Amino acid sequence: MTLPTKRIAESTVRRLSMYLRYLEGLDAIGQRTASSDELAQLCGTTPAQVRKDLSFFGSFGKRGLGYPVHELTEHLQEILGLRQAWQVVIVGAGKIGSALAEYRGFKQRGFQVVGVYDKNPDKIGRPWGDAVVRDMSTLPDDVTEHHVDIAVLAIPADDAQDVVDQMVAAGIRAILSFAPTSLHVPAHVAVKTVNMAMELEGLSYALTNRGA
Amino acid sequence: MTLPTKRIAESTVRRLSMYLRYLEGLDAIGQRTASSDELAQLCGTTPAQVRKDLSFFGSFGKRGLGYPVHELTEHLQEILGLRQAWQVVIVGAGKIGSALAEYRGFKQRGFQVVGVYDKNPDKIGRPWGDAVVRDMSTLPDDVTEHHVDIAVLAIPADDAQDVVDQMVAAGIRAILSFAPTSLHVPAHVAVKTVNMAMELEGLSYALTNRGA
DNA sequence: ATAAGTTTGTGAAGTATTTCACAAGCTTCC
DNA sequence: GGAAGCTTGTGAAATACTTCACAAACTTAT
Repeated sequence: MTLPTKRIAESTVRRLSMYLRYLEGLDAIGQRTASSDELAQLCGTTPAQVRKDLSFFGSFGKRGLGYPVHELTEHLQEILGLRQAWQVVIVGAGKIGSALAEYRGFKQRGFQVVGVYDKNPDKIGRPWGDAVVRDMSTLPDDVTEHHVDIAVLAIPADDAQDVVDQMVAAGIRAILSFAPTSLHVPAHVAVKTVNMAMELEGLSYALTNRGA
Repeated sequence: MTLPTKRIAESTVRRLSMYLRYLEGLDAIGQRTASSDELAQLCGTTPAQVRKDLSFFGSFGKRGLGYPVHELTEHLQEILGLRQAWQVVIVGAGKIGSALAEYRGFKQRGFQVVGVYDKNPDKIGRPWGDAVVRDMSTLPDDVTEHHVDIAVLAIPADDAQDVVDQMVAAGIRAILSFAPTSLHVPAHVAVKTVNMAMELEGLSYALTNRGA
C-alpha cells in the first residue's frame, strides 16, 4: 500500500467504505478473490471506478484474477484507519443517541463509546447501555483527559454550535453531527453532518421533478 | 420561477434545502432581505455558489439589495416540492424507526407518516406515536391503495432489498434507507441512503490522514 | 510452451461542478 | 438627478470527478 500523493475525493472514501463492507462479507463466506466487476455490481458502481479508487492507494489486484478478498479487506481497513481504536463520545441521550447506542457497527469497527452526555438532569446518572449518562458540563474536561477522538452529536440545532466550540477547544478532532445545522470548526477538525430533512427534501425534489 | 432546462446536481438540491432552512429562520425573526453573502456564511458555502444555485431556477434577487427572504422561502418550498403533502411509511419499528417517529421535521415539512410496519409479531399491534405498528405483510397492498410516495427503511441490511422489491412492485416512488447496503431499484424510483458506518469511516480516514 | 481468455492499472478524454470576475441593475446619499 | 456603493446574474475559466479504452500481466487449457 502506497500513500496517496494527492488529496482523495470524499466520494472515493465513501466507496472504499462500501467496498470494505462487501469484501468483509465475501471474506466471511470464504471467497478468495473478487474482480472489480463483481465489486462494482455489489456496490452499484462501475468496474473502472472500483479500479481507479483502489489504484490511488496501490496496486492490490492480480491481472487475470481480480483482487484477493482477505488481503484487500485488510488494506482497506488500514487505509480507512480502522485497525486502531477510536474513542467516541455520544452527546445527547435522546432517541437518536439511543438508536446510535444500539448500533453494533460501533464496536464492530473499532469505535469505542467511552461516554454519553446530556444536560437534562433527569437523564444524568441513568444507566445507558454499558455506560451511565454524564453531565454535559463535564464533557470538555473528559474530552481533553481521555483523548476523545470523535464526538457524535445528537442534540438540537440551536445548541450544536455552542457544544462544538467547547469540544473543539477541548481538543476534539472529528464530529459526526445529526443536528440539522451547519457547523463551523477550524480546519484541523473533521466534520460530517447527517441531515434527515435534507435527504427527505432531496426525495421530494426528485418526486416533483421526476418527469423533467 | 422558471423550470430548470438541464438536470440539477444533487449537491445543488442539498444546498437549496439548507438555504431554505436558514431562510425560514430569518423569515421568522422578520428579516426582509438576505444577500448571497449572508446565506453563504450561514450555510458554510460561497456567495457565488448561492447565486449560481438559485439562478438555475430563476432570478429571485434584486441587485444592490439581495434576496427577499419570505418570497425566496416560498420559491424554494415550491422548487423542492414541499408545498404539498407526501405520504410516508416507516418500515421497521426498532430504535432507528422510533427515533424517526419522534422527528418533528416530518410533519413540519409536509411529510405525513401514514403507517409504521414491522415483521416482529411482538411489535405488531402496539401503539407507536399516533399510529399502531402494522404487519409488514400488509405493506405492499397499503402502498398501492394509499398511494404512498416515500418509504423510510429502518430494517437490517439483509432484509432491505427484498422489502424494496416488494414496495417497488407496489408502486413506491422514493425510498430513504438507513440500511447499510446498496439498493437496486428501477430508474423511476428515487433512493437516498444514510449510512452511519460510511460517515464514521470517513471520519476515521480523515483522522488517519489529517496531516497528509 | 504456446495460445486463448481474463482482468488489472492508468493515461487520456469526457463530464460535471465550482469558482472567478465583471457588466448590469438597484438603492441610497447628497 | 447624478454619483457612489452594493449585490445580482452569468458566461468563461478552473478544478474535480468519472468513464473510456487499451497495453500489460496473469491464469488456464491444450
